[in-house]
Amino acid sequence: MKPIVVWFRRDLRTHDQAALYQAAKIGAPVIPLFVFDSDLIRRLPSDGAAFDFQAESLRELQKNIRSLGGTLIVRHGKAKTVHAEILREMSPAALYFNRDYEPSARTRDAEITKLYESHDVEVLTFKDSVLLEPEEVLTGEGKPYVVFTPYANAWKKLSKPLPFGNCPAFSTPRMKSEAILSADSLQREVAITSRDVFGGESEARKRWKTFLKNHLEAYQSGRDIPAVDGTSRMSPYLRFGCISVRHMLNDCYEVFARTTAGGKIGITKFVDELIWREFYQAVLFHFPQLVTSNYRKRFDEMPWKFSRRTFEAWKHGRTGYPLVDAGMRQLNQTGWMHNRVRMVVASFLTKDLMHDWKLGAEYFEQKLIDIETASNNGGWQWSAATGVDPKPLRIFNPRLQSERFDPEGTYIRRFVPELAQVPKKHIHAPHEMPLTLQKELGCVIGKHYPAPIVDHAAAAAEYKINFAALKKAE
DNA sequence: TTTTGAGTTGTTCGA
DNA sequence: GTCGAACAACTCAAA
Repeated sequence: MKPIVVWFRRDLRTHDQAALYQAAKIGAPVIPLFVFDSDLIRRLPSDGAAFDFQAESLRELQKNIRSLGGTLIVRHGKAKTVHAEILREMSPAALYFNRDYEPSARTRDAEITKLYESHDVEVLTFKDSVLLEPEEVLTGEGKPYVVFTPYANAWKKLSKPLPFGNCPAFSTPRMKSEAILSADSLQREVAITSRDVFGGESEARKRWKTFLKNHLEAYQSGRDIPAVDGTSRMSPYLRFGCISVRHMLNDCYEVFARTTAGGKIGITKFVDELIWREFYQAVLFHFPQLVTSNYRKRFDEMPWKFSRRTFEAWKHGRTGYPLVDAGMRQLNQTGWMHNRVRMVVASFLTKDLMHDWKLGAEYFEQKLIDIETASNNGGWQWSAATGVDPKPLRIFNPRLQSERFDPEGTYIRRFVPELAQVPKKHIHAPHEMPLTLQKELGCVIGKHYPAPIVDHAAAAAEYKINFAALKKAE
């Protein structure tokens, strides 16, 4: 029997993996293929945490495929070149892969599909990374939703998670392949120093079980406090497909059926987050130009500022606003940032510093371990008010956010050690400490910790004026 | 076609 | 310090 090529991309698991399951079920030999795409290396830089996370996930995938009887084939190069080699060497019966809705991925997939079809090889694609695809959730008029709530309502009516279950065993034909997943070939110097989330299917399941047991039902209140481990931290696993979203939703519905009213609220809130993920994927699918442009055209005329000094201060957590600085340092050190703080730093960059959201989105692309273009873009456009949410002018007050969501300053002290000794009273605005206290604590503002680089009230007022001018210009 | 109700995550003010 | 109301705001989706 001719083999079936299963092309792995962002579905690095063997459990409940649509394309792999369907191929293995047939009983033909399977070539599980992963390509380190040289065109994508730029987008997933090899000195970033996401790249390491992917490598860890691949290592486990290799192990799990072996236990099913097969061998993971890993190759380097342009996707098209690698697939042309596979076609030549193995003359496969078919190519199977799971659909990816990101604009650049769709372009690539169309090209590869054409290549196989030009060799008369069948190409089958599957729904796998979402419960409902962009074209499955549309308004009464058949148009894409651009507001979350009606989208979520429609989604909830349509959705039914149906996992495939365990993958049947299969074999992989002998072929020449580079043995590249040896530990040392992936050992590199990385900037991220204290990552605490590691790739792979078993890690994903472990973390999910812990969240399910300890945090899901309290999600409503726990998720907003950055000092507390109340969020699921499943985003990188979803990004690389170390866990199936069908599987997660099934578990949620199961717990929902037997929990208290309060628990039900937490679960609903968490399921909403999974819907947000699919909403933003759908938005980007229908409006691919959003990767580089504003959804609200009005903002094309926004007089964004740029200052290297200011932007560097934001990037490295030296703005003089403790919660902003803590967030940016968490990102730089761990490759992850709490969602509440992502909103705070994004609002700060776009409203207080008046910098274009694209600069912030780009920096997140470099640093985040869970980087997902659709969610990142959606989040930044939401923060900048340029996106699909119709409510404009949501200016976060960084000090108020700090007082509200990190009242004791626990999170701030964890990531901004120079403020570790600052008492609760001053932790949200250390520049207001009397000079004698600053000296006593060894935390002199302007010396050990920066004074605020911008006045929030003045910046907010300026932003409002600019926004009003945009409206008038129309 | 027009109208109506509602919108992830806010902030400020004054009691 | 806490709380509710006012603020400012305009687009979208469905009736």
